[in-house]
Amino acid sequence: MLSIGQLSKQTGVKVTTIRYYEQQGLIAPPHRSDGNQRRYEPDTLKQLRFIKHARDLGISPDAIAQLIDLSTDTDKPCSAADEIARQHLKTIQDKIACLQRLEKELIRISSKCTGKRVGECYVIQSLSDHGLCFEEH
Amino acid sequence: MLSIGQLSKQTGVKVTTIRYYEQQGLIAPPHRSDGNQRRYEPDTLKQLRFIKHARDLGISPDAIAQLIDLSTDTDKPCSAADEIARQHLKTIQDKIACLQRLEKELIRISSKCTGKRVGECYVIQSLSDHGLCFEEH
DNA sequence: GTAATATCTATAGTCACTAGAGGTTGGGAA
DNA sequence: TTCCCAACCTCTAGTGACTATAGATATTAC
Repeated sequence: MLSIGQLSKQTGVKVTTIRYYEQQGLIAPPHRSDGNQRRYEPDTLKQLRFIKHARDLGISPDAIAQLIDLSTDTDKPCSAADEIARQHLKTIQDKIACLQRLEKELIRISSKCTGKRVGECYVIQSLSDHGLCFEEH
Repeated sequence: MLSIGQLSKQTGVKVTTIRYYEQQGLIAPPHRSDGNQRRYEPDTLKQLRFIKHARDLGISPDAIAQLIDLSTDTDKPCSAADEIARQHLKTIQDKIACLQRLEKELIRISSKCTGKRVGECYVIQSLSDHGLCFEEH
């Protein structure tokens, strides 16, 4: 049996966040000690690591709840789980592409700054005038 | 003189967001009509485009406020503005690097899915077991 | 003049947590 | 065994950057 603090240390998920996940239904309410403190089965470690890992990958709590639902019914086809992963992959790739465009523009902007006076500062000028951009965002 | 709706249409910033920016001090409170509706000078178009452009680049409202402060005093050296742009470039580049690692892992995860039963689903397995990862995140 | 649309303020909701107040419990040292 | 303090409890409010709603008033087109 683990206290919430031990669970927190061993998973890297903050105590308050663990309670939040319980409240949101991502993990089941655990047993309590005589003094009403949470006491977790070691299994919860695994569940919480699952959740943390998925969150680190940027998967939304909603999608994680779906995956948990799926994983409790081990006889269902896993194409739905795969679909969630693929969906997320697409989002990630879009994000990367977008950020790379921004990167390009920021490099352009800050490489042209002469560092003299704001009146002639390329950073502020180019942020004021969208037309200076090479591409849309 | 522009109404808030016209300003919104011409900049792509939502009406409610324009009022929010005013409340946050990003744009100055405009004159009002006899009936108390906001009436903007055409100049505000430029300011709001500046803000939108910077927000699209992911620059925080706080940083934008700093840039606006800078740009009102056109005799200051613009190195501070450049610093904000560079700082932001670094954040973007970190984000890109991180997302690319996630991308790699998601590709690995979802390419191994056999599509049979959840019990043997690689997506759920590998999300449960961080040890299957090739790299940390 | 009337009807439709736009605008006003003020308040509450969103997401995914995080922080704090004020009180109780658990476990090791004296 | 008693004490102490860190860890825990619940409940509420705060974060950031908006978004949405309600109910009232203004503007505009016909």
